[in-house]
Amino acid sequence: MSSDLVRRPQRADARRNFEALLAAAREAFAENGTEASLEDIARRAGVGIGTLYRNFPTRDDLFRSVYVEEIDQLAAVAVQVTDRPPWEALAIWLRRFVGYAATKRAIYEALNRDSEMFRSCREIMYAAGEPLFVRAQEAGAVRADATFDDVLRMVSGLVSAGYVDEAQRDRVLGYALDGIRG
Amino acid sequence: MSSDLVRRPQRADARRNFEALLAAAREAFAENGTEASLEDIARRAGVGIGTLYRNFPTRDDLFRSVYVEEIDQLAAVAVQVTDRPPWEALAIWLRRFVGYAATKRAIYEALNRDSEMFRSCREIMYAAGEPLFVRAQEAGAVRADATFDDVLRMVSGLVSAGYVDEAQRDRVLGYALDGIRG
DNA sequence: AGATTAGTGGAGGGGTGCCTCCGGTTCAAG
DNA sequence: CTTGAACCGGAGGCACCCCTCCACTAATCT
Repeated sequence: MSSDLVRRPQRADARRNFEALLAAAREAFAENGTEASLEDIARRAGVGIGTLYRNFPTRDDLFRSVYVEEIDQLAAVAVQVTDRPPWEALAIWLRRFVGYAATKRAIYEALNRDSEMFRSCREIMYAAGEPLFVRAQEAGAVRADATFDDVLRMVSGLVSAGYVDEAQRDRVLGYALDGIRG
Repeated sequence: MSSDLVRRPQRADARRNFEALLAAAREAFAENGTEASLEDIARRAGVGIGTLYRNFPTRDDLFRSVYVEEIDQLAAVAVQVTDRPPWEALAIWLRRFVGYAATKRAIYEALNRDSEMFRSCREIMYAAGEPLFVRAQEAGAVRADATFDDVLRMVSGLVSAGYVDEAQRDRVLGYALDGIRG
């Protein structure tokens, strides 16, 4: 499991700071996307900027630590739904995909930017979702001319748009999903 | 026509600079969204930052001058398609809407932010597109549970996502439009 | 050509962010 | 309790951006 990659420091105080930074970063990234100010993150965590840099030498290190977990959970969901009917399984996963996008902006950027970390996140997502998609498509539940990449980009675009309220977002997502049914 | 609101300076050199700034801004906004650096725009235009500020006291003034025209054209298209069948008219307009989003990021932001200018752009778009939508819906070509706002947000989200190529964007837009058919 | 002003541009003050470096602090092992 | 290693925090150098202000330049008028 990729979360193993998130190494925690040894000393008690160091560990505390590490966790605080992680929490602060989660917040900041959700609010401002990948571009959130590192100094702001350090401030939120009540920690010096130096401490941030020691734990996470690059912005990517920090981002990765924050999101690897959520992406992993997305992969876990994919496994859990395999016993559902093909279309339902895919729909559940896609809606979950949207749900995790409290990290919205970040995941949206992840699909489109190019970097070591983004690539690996993308790979995990694809590995998790594509089988569901293929199964649904083979069962005739998804139109034959669509690709998984199409669908993921479509959904990620929808997610990162702004809506009046949650209900509207759900409604719109519903239209789009109807559009890819076979 | 709102373009009348864009007053031009009188002196020949001033006029030249004004146009250069407009062109530079169009470029910069398309590349970096509404947040493009004003100093960069002045540089691109080969003009001092002071000149930029005299012509466009606020970022909004500049943005408005750049985009009002495109939005107006969108309104014009809405008029031109009124003699087509309801669904076709709407689809053409929506695809045109996407096309103008060379200004993508900007229009996307326009739907979601709040400011004097954004509001007025939004109003013009709604005034142009909503009648088409209502007509299509009354003709039964669009599902009854969708609103024009839903559709516009859906499309704008799709537009601002990243795609491998134009073909993919068109394909995805096609799925989404299928999803709102009645 | 000379006067008149509209128009110019960039220096400068204030702000924020990135990242490095290192003197000082604190944990925890003995 | 002592002490060395681990860890801390923020000052400081650099870069970029915003916006104002005003001495200067040159287009236009006569």
